[in-house]
Amino acid sequence: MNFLNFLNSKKIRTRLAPSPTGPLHVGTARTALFNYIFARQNNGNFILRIDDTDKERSDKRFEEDILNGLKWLGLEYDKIYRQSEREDIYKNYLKKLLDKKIAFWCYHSKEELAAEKTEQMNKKEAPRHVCNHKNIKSLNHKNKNGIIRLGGSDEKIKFNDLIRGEIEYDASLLGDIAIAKDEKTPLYNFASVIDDEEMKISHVIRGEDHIPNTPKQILIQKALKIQTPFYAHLPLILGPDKSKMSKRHGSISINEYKRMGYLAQALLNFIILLGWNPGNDKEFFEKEEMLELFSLQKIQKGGAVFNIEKLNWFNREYIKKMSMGKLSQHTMEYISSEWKAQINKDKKLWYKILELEKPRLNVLSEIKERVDFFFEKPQLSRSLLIHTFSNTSQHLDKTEKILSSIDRHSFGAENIKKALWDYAEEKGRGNVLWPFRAALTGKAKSPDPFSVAEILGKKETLKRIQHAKEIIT
RNA sequence: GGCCCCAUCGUCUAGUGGUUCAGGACGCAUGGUUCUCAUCCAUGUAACACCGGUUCGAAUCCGGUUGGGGCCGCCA
Repeated sequence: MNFLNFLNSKKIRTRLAPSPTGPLHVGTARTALFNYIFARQNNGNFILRIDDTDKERSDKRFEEDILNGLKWLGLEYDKIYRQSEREDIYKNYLKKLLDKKIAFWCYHSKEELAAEKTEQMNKKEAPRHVCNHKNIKSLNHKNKNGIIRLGGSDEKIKFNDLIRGEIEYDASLLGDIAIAKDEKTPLYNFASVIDDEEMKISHVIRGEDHIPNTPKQILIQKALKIQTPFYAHLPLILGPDKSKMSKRHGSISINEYKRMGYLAQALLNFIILLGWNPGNDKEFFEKEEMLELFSLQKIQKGGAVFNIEKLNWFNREYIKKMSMGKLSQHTMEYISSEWKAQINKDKKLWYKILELEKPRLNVLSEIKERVDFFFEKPQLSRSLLIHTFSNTSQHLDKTEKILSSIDRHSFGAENIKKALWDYAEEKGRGNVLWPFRAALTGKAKSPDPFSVAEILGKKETLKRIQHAKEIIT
């Protein structure tokens, strides 16, 4: 082995192996993140492998969803493979095993297998299939309905998990494991082992739910005489009831979060902290900092509950940190073309509005319902305008008079406030300011009336106050 | 049922035998800042599952109990 080969054999390669049977979910996204970071940190490669051996359930649309999601999150992979395009490779390995009689055809029906399992469980035994077809000589299996299994073993399988330490399984409890439906159709564990070998994967970083697959895969590796990679099994992301996060928790796809107006960086930041921390109080991480600080050793062993409140907090914080240019560009995606037309007439309008709304947004999509009153006449109601105060119409009258006296060109928030303040102090701030604000926005919650009035302009502000007066009388 | 994994505030977690009657963050509560909401600030709330051992000393090490989770497919 020359030096270059030696180096190459030590090269770090990780992979994400989603099956395109559903959209990209948070769990998969986090696995992707950890694999991505680990590879990048070590100058290695991050490979995307689409595990689409199940033709029935795989769907190109899901593959696209996964690709789009990863792209949005900024987790670029170095290479992509599809298992559906690698049948010949699996076939070769399978033939080798079959020829050596390490693997064999099993003709038991699903019903027989199910009955066997039930019986074993009733007898409090480990459910497994030890097949008595191992030595059947029939070569005409083509006209029978069989699958290919790997002859079992009774050794103890040990492996060293990078996160959990040594894990031991009794292989005899596994039985003869199914490795392929037929020569052309490998099953998950088999295809996975071969690809990890062929793609020279050095570290398999995946969810804890794969721990029970690991001894099976090691058995296959032994049969094939190929090397076992390093394994690191990540704790699961849990729903509020502490069970594995799934659709029933309302778990939505990454692209759905995108649509709702979560920021990729906020999501990544939240997700990386689910089961990992840098060992100190730091919570905000730019991507570069993630690459710098992440380590497998600091990964937690227990599962982590997905807490949407904290995600929202991260998102709020990242929105606050966002540049106005970016915020403007991203929020534009959520508003109607009529509004956009108005913004095009007055380029500064959207920036002014955003300046006010920036600290209020949880997710970008909220922008629409928050700022409608800048573009459309608000729906006013007596009860909203009057709130708990009396003399509302006099206050509105006076407010109107004071505002009228301000010059159109100096109709700015500061001036408006200055002009109105003494009166508001005298009558009670709330008494004067609440109806003023409600008249402009039609909302119980909104930014302050001075800033809103400035953006609306003198003419529109007075119009709305007049309208409010009509409604109370 | 079998096997495997796990166990600090409601949630995410710091903590690797003593400096911790356990620190941070989210959430929640209270108060403050020019009406409301949000921001911002201050304060508060709340946890080492249990029982044994080891040790001068245990959240930290060991054993057990309990609890939770994962897997047990001709899915991945």
